[in-house]
Amino acid sequence: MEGGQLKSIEASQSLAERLFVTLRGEIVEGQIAAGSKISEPELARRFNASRGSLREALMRLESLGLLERRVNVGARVVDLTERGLLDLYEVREALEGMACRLAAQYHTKEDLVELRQMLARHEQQEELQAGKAYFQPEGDFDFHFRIVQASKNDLLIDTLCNRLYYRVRMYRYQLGMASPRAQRAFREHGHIIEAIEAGDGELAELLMRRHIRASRHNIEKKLTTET
Amino acid sequence: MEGGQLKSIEASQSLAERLFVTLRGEIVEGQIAAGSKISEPELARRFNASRGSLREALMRLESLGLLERRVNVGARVVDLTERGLLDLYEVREALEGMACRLAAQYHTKEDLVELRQMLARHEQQEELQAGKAYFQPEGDFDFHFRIVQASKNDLLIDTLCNRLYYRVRMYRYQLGMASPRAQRAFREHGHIIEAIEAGDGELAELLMRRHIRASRHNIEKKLTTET
DNA sequence: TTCCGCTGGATTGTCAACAATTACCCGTTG
DNA sequence: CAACGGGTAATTGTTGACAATCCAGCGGAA
Repeated sequence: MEGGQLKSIEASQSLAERLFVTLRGEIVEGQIAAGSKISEPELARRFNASRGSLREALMRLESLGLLERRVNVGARVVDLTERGLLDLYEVREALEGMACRLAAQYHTKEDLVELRQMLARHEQQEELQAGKAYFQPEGDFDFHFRIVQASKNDLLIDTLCNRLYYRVRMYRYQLGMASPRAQRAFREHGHIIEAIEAGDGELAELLMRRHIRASRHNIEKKLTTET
Repeated sequence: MEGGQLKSIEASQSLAERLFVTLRGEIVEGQIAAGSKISEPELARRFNASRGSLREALMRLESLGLLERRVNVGARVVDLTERGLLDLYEVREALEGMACRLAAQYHTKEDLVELRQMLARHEQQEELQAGKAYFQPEGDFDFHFRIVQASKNDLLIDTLCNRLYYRVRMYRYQLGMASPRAQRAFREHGHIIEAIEAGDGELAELLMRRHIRASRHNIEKKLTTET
């Protein structure tokens, strides 16, 4: 139980905020195991913080869906279930599909420039790594992230980028869904950007939904063969 | 500034939870004005609670998207903007469309029974009121609520029923979008249920998305003519 | 042996006081 | 007269202590 390291988070903001960011990272990356119980006194001692500040961080984590709290019982890290992962993909299909439709309509020139630059970077990276690890790094996140930003719908952006994506990352880190769909996913990204550039919202939505559904089916297959 | 009434909320649970529910109601119904600043000491005095418990309630309200908090400045009730309302409808179109698709696939017999009973009740109500006020009461909420429940996707259910719907209700209460689409909306509800019963997820999604988009266009028109 | 109730320990919920930051008011100055 | 700066008051962030609740282990009775 080593001492907490929350110095490098940027010293500004409030203590509760820093605790929140630190704990979020540890939960996403599995340093705090999924399904494990959270002890408020223990964590408070570890970070040299009071229980009050820690509780504030815990409540934010609960609202992110990374913790479950029951009154007079305490908080537990959510556990990762096959069903939860598939549920997540269904919601993403709906929301990111809509994000694409809106992005095709409302994107700015800067959005397109950044999307194309990103795609170019990913292409280099892919050639280097021979289509092996496109999905693991944050590359895939970058793509989906940027698309959502281009939708210009603040509620959609908040829901996906500040809420669901942490859960997505948690599943990826811990269940480690390294996809064999690397090159294919890359090409699909390109087609989605083209549709957005052409202003064809209907096509952009369709392509994104297929893209996500393909990932989902891939995972489904993996899970059924493994178990 | 009358004394707080949080006695009738069910005395169980925790104090912070009761404060949360009470304040949520007052914000949704506009008794606490949209855009107004929240004073922690004042509210704490009003409910005879400590600031700590109140702050917990405020943070839950923030995670619901009903409050905005800035560090060392305080909390404000979100203000209702035309853009925010339209954003909300776009997200609902995506999510409830998916909910219908899933409901068509995973609904139970009990789901269908309840949906049909509800539709029957709404029909009576509509005949009584001569198609005037189908939308105002919670009737429309009941419908959308039950559909989402039938999707069996816990993340989707939580996102819509525990997060977005309070914002929807806030807009309805305060901007008072009494719809002239009463009978038409009612018929659309019927068609959606039929599609779900037939197990046609694609059609159910399509119909729900049209249904919500029609509401959205209706509001858009109203807003442009009024201003 | 198995089930039930009880007691001790620990954990969570709640509170009131302290420290740090911000907002407001007012006098000064260009 | 308007803009800037200092000082005070109020608000927020944080802490440690108190009260209520839950959990584990033990002992007794059927």
